[in-house]
Amino acid sequence: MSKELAKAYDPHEVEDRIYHFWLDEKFFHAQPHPSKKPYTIVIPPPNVTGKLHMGHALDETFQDILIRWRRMQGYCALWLPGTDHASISTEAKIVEAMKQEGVTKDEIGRDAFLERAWDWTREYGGTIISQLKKLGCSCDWDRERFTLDEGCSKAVREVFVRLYEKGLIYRGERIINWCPHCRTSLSDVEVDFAEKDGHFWHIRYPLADGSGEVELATTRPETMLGDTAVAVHPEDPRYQHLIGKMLRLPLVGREIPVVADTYVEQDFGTGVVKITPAHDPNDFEVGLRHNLPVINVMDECGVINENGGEYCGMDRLEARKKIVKALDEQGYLVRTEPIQHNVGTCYRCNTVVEPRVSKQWFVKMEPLAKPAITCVREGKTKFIPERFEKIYFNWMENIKDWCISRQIWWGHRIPAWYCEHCGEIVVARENPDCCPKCGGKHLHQDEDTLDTWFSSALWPFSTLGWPDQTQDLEYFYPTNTLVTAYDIIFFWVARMIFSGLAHTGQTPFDTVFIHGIVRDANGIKMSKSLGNGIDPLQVIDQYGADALRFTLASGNSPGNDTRYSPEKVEASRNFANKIWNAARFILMNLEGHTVTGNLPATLTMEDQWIISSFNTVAKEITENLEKFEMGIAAQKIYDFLWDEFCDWYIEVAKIRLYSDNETTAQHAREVLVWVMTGTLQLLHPFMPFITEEIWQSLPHDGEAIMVSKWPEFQEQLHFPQAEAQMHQIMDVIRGVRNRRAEMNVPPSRRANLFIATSKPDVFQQGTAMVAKLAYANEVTIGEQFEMEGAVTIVTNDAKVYIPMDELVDKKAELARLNKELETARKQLAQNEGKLNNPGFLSKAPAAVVDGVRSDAQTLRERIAMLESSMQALQ
RNA sequence: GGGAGCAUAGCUCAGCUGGGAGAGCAUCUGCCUUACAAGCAGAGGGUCAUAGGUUCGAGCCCUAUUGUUCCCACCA
Repeated sequence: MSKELAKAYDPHEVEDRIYHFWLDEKFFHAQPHPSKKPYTIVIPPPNVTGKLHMGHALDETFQDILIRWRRMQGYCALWLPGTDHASISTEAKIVEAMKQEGVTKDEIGRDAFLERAWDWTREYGGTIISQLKKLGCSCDWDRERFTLDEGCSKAVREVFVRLYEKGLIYRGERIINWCPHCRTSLSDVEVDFAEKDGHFWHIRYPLADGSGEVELATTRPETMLGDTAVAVHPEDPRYQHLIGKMLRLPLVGREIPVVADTYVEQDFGTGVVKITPAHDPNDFEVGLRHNLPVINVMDECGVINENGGEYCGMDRLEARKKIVKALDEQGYLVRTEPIQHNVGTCYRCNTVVEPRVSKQWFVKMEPLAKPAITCVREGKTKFIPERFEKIYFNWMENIKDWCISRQIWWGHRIPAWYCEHCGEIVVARENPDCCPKCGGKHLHQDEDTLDTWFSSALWPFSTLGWPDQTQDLEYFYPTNTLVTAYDIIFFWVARMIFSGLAHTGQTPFDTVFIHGIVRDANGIKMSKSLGNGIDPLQVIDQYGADALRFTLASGNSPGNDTRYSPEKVEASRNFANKIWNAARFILMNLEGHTVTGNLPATLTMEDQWIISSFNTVAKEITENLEKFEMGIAAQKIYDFLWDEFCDWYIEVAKIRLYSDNETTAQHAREVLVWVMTGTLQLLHPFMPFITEEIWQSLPHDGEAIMVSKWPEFQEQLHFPQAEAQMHQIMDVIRGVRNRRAEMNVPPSRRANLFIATSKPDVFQQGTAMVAKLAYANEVTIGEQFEMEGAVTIVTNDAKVYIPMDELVDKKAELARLNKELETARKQLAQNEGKLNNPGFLSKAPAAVVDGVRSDAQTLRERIAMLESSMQALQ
């Protein structure tokens, strides 16, 4: 980089080169190190065939910030990357692709299908990994894992067998959520509920003996084919006479009983409920209590089966129409009422799910949930923000058994075999070749695979070698921070916690950092179906990865959603450009000089001020990062770099750089390099590419900024006096600029300044600064001046005169001074009010009281100066 | 039905354990001042949703209300 380089920063050329440099130097690789403390993050594994979206970009940015920061702090920082096989959605994509070719799963069979799936994974997998690299993620790629790889599969099987042996995994006929499109069962968390328009069909069911009828209502009339009872509340006076009687099911003709169950709400509808144990979770429970038969009327595609009589072979919705029509024609339909109701849909394909009884594998949750609750209660795992713990507890405390079997092929096949001879179920770590009970040779493995989340639940330790006691596991586990959005607390975070506790005896991470989701400029959640998603790769291409990262990290607070807008990225891009130009300026001024980057022995007031200010910022940013306040940290470094360093210090440093005094010029160069270097370090976790690129061009020790030492607060670099003095001078400069702007004086028109102050020594040091930045010819410092017809500016510490007779409009000047005077008086009155308040004096902390007192004094002096100025004018 | 978040400048949002309201963008004015016009210097703009309360002191804590977003449960 040299001064010939473009005025504007161009990330294209820089980012790939820098990333390869880091890779080549193996800076991302973490090796257990006896003298270093580990800091570990495991990545929430994105879908292997997925593409990077803004949600990922946000999540990975936070993780990379934390990892890079801890690495610079000297931790052995491991960010463990990998991908998830995403059973349902990947399988759906492959099935869809096969459909284009006119082939179905069943036609090609399981083995051929899995071969295709692996080909698919090899072809489309890896895209997301290369996209993470584009974003600058400093993952240890040597440790990249996949939930279906050998190690993860071993862990999955070990966990399944262990839980089975403990009796925590069982197989049974239960009512589960079924997606007719994906043709698989779903767990409770995989069902999304959505308000949909529907109908409430009121139907008459006649008594079998012809002595009357009951009216009930349903939203799913087709399920009546599987009705095996009708229920009323046991205390409902309207229906006492019906309890125990038999009804004749319309269209079907089956006789079904009227049962009494407290599940029925008397006030809802007619107070009569049809009971379909095979297709409704509540009805299933009622059925169990009353020993009702379970008649399944739907197959895995949502088509009415042979139990549906004449409706057999019809799709559920088609059957619904026909049934309503038939009921109407036969006089059973009372009326049809339009309603809005919550309907469960598949979280992958949005198809309306059908509750359905089938044989599935379940994890018994209660014994696993207990320690997971305790763990968070005791603070062994903390959620940030804390309020998410409530959500977690609420779910864990009301947890139901977890349906883990899926009727799809892409995933970990359930390690259970059935003996065809004696019916024994064998659950084993190694594939058995004969039945341990009867010795029979004919075993067939369960056709189902496991819920994707079963393997991701093990991710924090399966990726480190578990169940083997590896050195990695020993060193890096438990991990430190888990970073994710609030929408997968149930799917993933909760399950990792109980799995970690159950299988490793330790919580998998000490902190769960929860962030929000990315919305579009209108506040709508970005989604594929809405098409309002913005491709992070396009943004990177247009503005650079640093700009995108900074955009996502700033203006964002823990747990809250964030809106994406191009304007924000532009602002970040401009910030990158600002840094680039500051660096360009410094480098230009280093040419022909040897600069060490160490602080000179003697520091001027402005040097002390910027160093001290940097020192404080470094401390604050470290504290912010410790509290996961990435947004605040980003804002602080932005303000420091732009407002303090560029707008003030660089401008002021020019005085020495362009002077004839080589010694002071050299001092300025050293301080510029020192502060710039430190600032780049603070910024590095947020904007890794540009900071590395500039750092490499500046005088530096070490190989790379990404492995340099994080700046720490140093007491000997704290100069409060210089900071205060500098602010006094800045006040004067701002005051003069302000007045000149109001009077439309162009910068080219220089004027003489007279500064009356009780602190002449301070302003003496600042004359050159005032002259340069307040466009003055000559600056004269004194205790007092007799000036007539001059513009006056009053600050807290000085009164400045600008003799510009011809520009002075006495009336306007008086009005302005009077306005300032009123403001000052108002403020003083407020302060004095406090100082006259005994409650304030006795209860407020001393520091606050002192502050108010000294403010009052400053205001009194300011008022005096303003009054004398007005008098002089009059 | 249960629970949570949010409500601050025209817009998007910060504001940590209570101690004189901030940023970016937008608007207006003036500047190509040899790092940067993706820039510089300045300006305007806020009853911090409403009503009470606690406190010497409330954007911040408490209560209620309104609006809004979301989560959980689920209405047959």
